[in-house]
Amino acid sequence: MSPRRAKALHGRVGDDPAAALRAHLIDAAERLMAHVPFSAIKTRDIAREAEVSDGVLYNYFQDKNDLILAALLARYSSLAAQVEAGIPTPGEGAIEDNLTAFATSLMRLTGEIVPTFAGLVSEPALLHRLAEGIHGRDDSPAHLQRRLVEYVAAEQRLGRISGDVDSTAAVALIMGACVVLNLTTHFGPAVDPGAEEEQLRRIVTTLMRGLSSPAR
Amino acid sequence: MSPRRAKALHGRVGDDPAAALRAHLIDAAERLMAHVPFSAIKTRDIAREAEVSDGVLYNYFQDKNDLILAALLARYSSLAAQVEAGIPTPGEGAIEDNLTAFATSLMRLTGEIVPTFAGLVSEPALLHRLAEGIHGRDDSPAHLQRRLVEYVAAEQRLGRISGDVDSTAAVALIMGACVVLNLTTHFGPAVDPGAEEEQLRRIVTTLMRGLSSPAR
Amino acid sequence: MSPRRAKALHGRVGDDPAAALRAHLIDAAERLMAHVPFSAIKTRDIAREAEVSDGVLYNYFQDKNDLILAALLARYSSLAAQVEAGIPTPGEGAIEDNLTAFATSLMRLTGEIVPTFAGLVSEPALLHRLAEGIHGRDDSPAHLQRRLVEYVAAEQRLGRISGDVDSTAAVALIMGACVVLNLTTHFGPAVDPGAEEEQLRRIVTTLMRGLSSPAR
Amino acid sequence: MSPRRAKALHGRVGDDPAAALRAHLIDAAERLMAHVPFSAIKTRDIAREAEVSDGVLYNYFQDKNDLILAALLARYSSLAAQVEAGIPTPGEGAIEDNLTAFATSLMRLTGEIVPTFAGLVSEPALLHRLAEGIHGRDDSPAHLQRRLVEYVAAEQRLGRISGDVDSTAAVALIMGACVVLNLTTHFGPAVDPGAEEEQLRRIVTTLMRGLSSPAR
DNA sequence: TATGAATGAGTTTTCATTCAT
DNA sequence: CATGAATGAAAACTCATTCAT
Repeated sequence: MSPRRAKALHGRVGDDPAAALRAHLIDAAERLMAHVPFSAIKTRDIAREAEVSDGVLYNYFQDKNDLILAALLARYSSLAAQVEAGIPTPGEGAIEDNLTAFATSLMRLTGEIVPTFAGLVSEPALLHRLAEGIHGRDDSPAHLQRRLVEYVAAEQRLGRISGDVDSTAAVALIMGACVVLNLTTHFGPAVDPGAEEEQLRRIVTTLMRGLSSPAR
Repeated sequence: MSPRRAKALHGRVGDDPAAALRAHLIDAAERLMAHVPFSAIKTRDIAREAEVSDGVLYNYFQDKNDLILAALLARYSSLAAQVEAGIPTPGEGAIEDNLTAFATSLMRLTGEIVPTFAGLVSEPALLHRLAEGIHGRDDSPAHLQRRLVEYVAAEQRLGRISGDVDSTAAVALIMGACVVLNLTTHFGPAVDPGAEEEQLRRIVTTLMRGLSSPAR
Repeated sequence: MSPRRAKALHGRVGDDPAAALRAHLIDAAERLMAHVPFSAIKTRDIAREAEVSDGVLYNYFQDKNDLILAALLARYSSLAAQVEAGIPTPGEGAIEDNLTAFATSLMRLTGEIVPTFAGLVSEPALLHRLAEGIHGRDDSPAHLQRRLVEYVAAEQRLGRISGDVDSTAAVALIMGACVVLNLTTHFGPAVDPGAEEEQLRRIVTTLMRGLSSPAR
Repeated sequence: MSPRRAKALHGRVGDDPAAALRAHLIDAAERLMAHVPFSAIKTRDIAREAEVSDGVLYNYFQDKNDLILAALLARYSSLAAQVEAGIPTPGEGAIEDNLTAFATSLMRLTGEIVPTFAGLVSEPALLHRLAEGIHGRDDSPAHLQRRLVEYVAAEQRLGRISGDVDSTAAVALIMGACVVLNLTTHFGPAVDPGAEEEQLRRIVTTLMRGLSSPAR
């Protein structure tokens, strides 16, 4: 007489049914996060979304925050993978096109990242645990940044980007522009996506040329 | 003849005691915002901080959100003034020094802006009212951005920045770098302030030179 | 240096300024009662209506209930006077007309009495004090009833109403019909006033004739 | 498999435990209404009376008013059934006895109806919803009144009540007398029940005979 | 171990009453 | 005494967490 399995798993069986339900709950929470900031998600919402009873949560997680944290990590992983996928391959395509494409992808992601993680500022404990959870992984923000820095450095070695450039600084400039553009869009009136990409292209072009007067 | 005055004002006298307590409450809320994101602030916390009873709030504001909004606006004003003060004067000093100084000031402010306003993503109604309250003022974000764009354009007219440069894009790059550096700092381990300024200087230098290989 | 007089009295002077303000407050409360059930009247409403400050109330009354009670009594007096005015004069006019006119007047008053006094059921203490306050006065309900009984008895002595009739019972029948008709009106859909009077006339006629089959 | 059941149900089992607790809460509210007018009943009182925690209410009702409304309807049903049971059968017994018995029963009920429903005058929204809830049911006040009118009409057809009589008016007279007698009793000093019935008999007798002087 | 109803601490808001001026 | 702002005790409602079944 084995213990009952949650109906919601719909027969999905694995080596570890417990782990399966755990993952199922994380999935449900993650799905909700795409549309609602986590502070507005109720435990009951998660249970409903998972087609599971209110109480199960506490068989697999310490408390609500524990589940939220796991879902936040999962969401982070998914988004980080998409960011990583956007990193260009050195030597291929035009630099400006590469950076614009990357920036466009990053910008789209920012639109999902901000609503999902903004609420963390009101939960320092959760923020800390999330940071700890991400730290040292091969998709940590630091790691992603490093990957992009490597791309720039590689292009420098190929002579396609000036050797004088501080690659770390260059990366900060690119990423920052995306964030600011996104915030502007979020805060101000709606903008059509085409215009966004155009703006990004102009930003990248500006970055490529530099501000210095040639006459200097 | 006059009704009693709140003890918490400690005898501070003004022409309008009502306005004084109103301001006192906004101050208290603002003070709490520096440490706790507004969504975590309870009406009772504000009353305690203001050394005033639970009910006073409702003598001066429609409801909690009204007070929060007022405090948010006050906080915004104070921060916007500091941003504006950091905008350089065209023609004076070295461009790189000017931009680095501005970026440093902006970065410090971002550290206060983010925790204060991040919670707004989960309160669209409040965000909307705040945006309305700020819109059209002479310290709106759009206005500040325009002021900085004008600075860049003025330097272009003086020949100190290349005339080819898209000034709007340049501004986005500068502001974005601050935000990203700030987030990195916030999310990752603590960094000493000196290192921060150094990083900003390198970012500005990078922006000045541009990424393009001169040999291209 | 005599104590200040409330502005709201507008120079109305009497032998006893204190009594004047007391009466002024009662007036204000009474005015509000005409439109709002007393349980929904706030002390501040009364003060506003009286153009007087919130606190004065407590210089003339024990508490809110004390003032409400006084206003309730005043309102009762006013309504009782109107009821009394409707009592017919024996020997004049047709009996049916007299009773119909009285019933019509009483019914109109019921429309004011019910909203004003209904709330008393949730305040047994207040109800008790009101009853005590009215008891023994020459406009108590019992007294009014007696006055009407006397009218019926007088008509009996004049031979215009059957001597067999129990005058007390007759009065209960007349008054009751008004109340029921009023409740029906209150609870059900709106009825035009003309129809009301017509119904009252039919009720009175029925009462005059009696239900008994003449063949009895 | 099943969740726990409220202790307060004391093991009472039914097909639908949810419906059982819902009814249990309505019962508790109804019980309180017998002693306290609903506007003075707090959600906590109901929870205490039901031996249940503060929050359960919201598992079965939208809000407090929803529960109050359900209890009011339940109370109404119970009272209406008693009124209906008191309606005499045409042709049986003496008319006067029938009407006196009915009036006695109605009077006892009025003593419960008034305290329960009087508070509705200060809650028009609740009154409206209650009226809607009762409207069209086969125990609505209008229906009950019609039933009594039919009784009178039936007796008229049997020749036991004068054919000239307006049956609707007659019913208003009977019901009204009960209400007035009840109010008198409520407002004035306590009266012994025997005296009440005696008064009712005299009222009915008066109504039967009519007021008109036979000599007219 | 899943269920989902019960629990009850915590939050905003109202308003009679007090009291410094 | 009048003033009218300050006070703080309720009261309705939410929702993470528990626990009998």
